Amino acid sequence: MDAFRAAALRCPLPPAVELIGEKWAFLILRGALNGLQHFEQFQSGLGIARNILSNRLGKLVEGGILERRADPDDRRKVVYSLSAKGEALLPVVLALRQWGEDWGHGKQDIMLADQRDGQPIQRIAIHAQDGRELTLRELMWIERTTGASLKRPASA
Amino acid sequence: MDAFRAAALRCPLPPAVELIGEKWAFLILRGALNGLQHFEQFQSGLGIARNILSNRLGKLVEGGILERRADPDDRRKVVYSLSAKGEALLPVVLALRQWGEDWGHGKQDIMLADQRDGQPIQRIAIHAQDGRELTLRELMWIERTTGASLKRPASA
DNA sequence: TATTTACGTTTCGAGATGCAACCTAATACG
DNA sequence: CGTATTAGGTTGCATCTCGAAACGTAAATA
Repeated sequence: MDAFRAAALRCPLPPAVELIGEKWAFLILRGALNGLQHFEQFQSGLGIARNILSNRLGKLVEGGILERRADPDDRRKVVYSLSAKGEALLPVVLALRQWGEDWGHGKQDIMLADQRDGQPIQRIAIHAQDGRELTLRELMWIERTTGASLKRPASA
Repeated sequence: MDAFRAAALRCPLPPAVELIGEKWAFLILRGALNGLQHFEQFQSGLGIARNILSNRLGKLVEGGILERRADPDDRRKVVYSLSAKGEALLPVVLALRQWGEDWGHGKQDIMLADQRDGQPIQRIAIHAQDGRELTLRELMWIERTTGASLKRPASA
């Protein structure tokens, strides 16, 4: 009756956390999402130590989140840009940012909007198929193949 | 023309990352979302060192993410439970889990579903007001108060 | 009373981190 | 051309954090 919990804990989070679940990786990622591209930009923008930045950028490249190429216009420069895998982390970063705003870590005077009409984006949330917003207590685990119900989370 | 970037980088992420942007904090959080409550459960479930676990639980409590009370049934035991602030991190954890599944860190054989009808939840994504799913390149920054457009992210 | 259980704390060695200085190649300046 | 500057690192060193195992303490159990 507790095998579900073992399965829930054996989820794909640990490898993901290994890559980006870390102070600097997260902030580097945010920088990249905001258009930072060069070593010096990250260094001065984030105030990270140079050796650590070098190390982290290397790991993010190795992990397929950033891509590293020489700048064709200035061959001293290196361009770090997000891969598709890196861009796919946008919801994670935005969800955390939203949480930070919600819980008093500082509301910002700028927000993200749809380029098409300039309207702010929707809040990030858990949605049911019918569009209802779901909380933790309205969720349950099911088996992917059979759809068999297992147990609901956070229930002792 | 680059003040927007300074603003984007001065967002509420750093304090949030300070609290949960760290290997163990994230995994402890996942454990709590899956119903873990006691010290020994976290310790054996996550394989974390006892001193570090003690330290992290303390910080999460201090940060208002977990609440710590004595177990009324057994006063040796301590119950760590999620506060509202902690539960609000569910979208972050799920978004990261989803990313891990998408990018080859291991598809899981269980998934979250709506308790009401047993249907799997929707993917977590960035949505425009009209419901369209948005990518990084379809986004722009606007000023919260005026709605004035600033610049789009990740555009050099 | 003696033992076990739950939740830590302490100690200690190994690895990560921050800071400052140094290095190398490519541009820019005179 | 020769010198200075810039970009992207690397190296050394002190500090901090981590994991593993032993120890401490209060509450439950026998």
